[in-house]
Amino acid sequence: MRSVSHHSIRRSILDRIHSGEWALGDLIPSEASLAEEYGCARTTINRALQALADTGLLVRKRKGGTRVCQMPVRQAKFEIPIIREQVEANGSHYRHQLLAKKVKTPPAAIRTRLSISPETRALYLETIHLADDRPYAFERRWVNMLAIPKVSEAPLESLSVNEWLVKTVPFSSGDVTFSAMNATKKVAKALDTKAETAIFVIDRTTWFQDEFVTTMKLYYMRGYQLYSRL
Amino acid sequence: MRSVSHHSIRRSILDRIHSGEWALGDLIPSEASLAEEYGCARTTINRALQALADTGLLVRKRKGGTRVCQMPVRQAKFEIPIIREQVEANGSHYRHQLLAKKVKTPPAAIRTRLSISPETRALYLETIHLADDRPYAFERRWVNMLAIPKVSEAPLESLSVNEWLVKTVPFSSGDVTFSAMNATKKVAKALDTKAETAIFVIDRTTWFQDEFVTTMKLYYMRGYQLYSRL
DNA sequence: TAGTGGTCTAGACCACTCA
DNA sequence: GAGTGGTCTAGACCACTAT
Repeated sequence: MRSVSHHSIRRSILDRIHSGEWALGDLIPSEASLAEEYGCARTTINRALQALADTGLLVRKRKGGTRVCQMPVRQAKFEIPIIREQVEANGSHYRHQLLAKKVKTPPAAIRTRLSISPETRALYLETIHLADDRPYAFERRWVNMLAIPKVSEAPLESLSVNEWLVKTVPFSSGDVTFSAMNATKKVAKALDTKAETAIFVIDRTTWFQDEFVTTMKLYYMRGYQLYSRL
Repeated sequence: MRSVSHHSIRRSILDRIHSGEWALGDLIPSEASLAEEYGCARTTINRALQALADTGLLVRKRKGGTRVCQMPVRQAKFEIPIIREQVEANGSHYRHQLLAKKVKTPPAAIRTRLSISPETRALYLETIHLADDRPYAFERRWVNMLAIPKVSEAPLESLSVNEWLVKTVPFSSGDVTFSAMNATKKVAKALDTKAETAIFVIDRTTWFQDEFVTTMKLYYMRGYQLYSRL
């Protein structure tokens, strides 16, 4: 390891902010000055500062220089779990069961969300994910058959829809929403719990090349937690 | 803009994965080959590939080369909200009220979590955050007075504890947990809702230079959602 | 207009790890 | 041992923007 790596510089800059040498909102020296101070190339300083800017700690502007962020917004990176791996990571046996599979016209709310026309039909799926044969998560999903025509022939009994989709349309964009809800009777029954139990819900919509692929809601068993380090 | 920037290469590589040229788990060409193919320096290729590896799309190993990730784990970056900003972003008026402020010995669960000794006392705070004078979130917090001695003199009536802490110990590490729970009577009362209502909970513990600073639970009003793009 | 960050290059050496 | 990614350098030009 060289004595001046972009890692060590990153740490050093962090320390200098921690120590109060540069306070919130302060302008810190230019890349050129820092390069001279640390005795390294500007490129190396640039890399360290960019990394810190990525985490939201620094704000950088051409000509304006680099400032310590006034109100550092804390960011957390979560891994959207793949249920099978999550279950197996806990040493449990994973299994899932397809509860429903129908082609029908989605309700208006779903249609709006997916920007599909009123007469378009979509595939509706309900799946229960089991850990050691006990309910782990209940999944309700709509799949756009126009975008993914092959889905109706997929072996959904052996492979979960999610895994099939990951393998088939692996790279896509989308959004996620986390929320809490009281279990409806249907969800409670699927998860083998009482109605009104607080359920952690992940709502996820996926797009591929500007075309809607799928939207789903995952209702997790009671007590589920999503964890991340800051 | 140069014709070959690391951005354009990043996009190009993405496209080639999308198109199926490189499938899940495939080895992609080495940096040197790609540099030749794109007619740019290896550094530029490196930058593009590192960015893709950061998002979890590629897996890179020295000598092993670069592969398309077998099971791309979706990552979502969330901004841990600052309540005041969140409320004001919705065009509402923010206000908060300190409901309790006591120095006492934390329960065992909290002590364990914070690795403090059984006889150590800590500051306990309860705050209600209001949007247009209606409950938005209820906060219960423990603050380590040894780490942050000045907290007992802080003007907590005018500034929320959170804001005071951000200004005072701005940069720290920590962890976050999201979960759902049925409102206890106390929480329900604070949020002016019925007991058993499903509540979205953010549990957050903060450290500064290996010393525990604070741990808190935020109970959000009914219907709260946390959103992120993938 | 001048100063700052953004980026590319060409070359180099190193660290890791697969065979 | 050899091939791959990880990183640093020195220099260059450019894009943006505060003044």
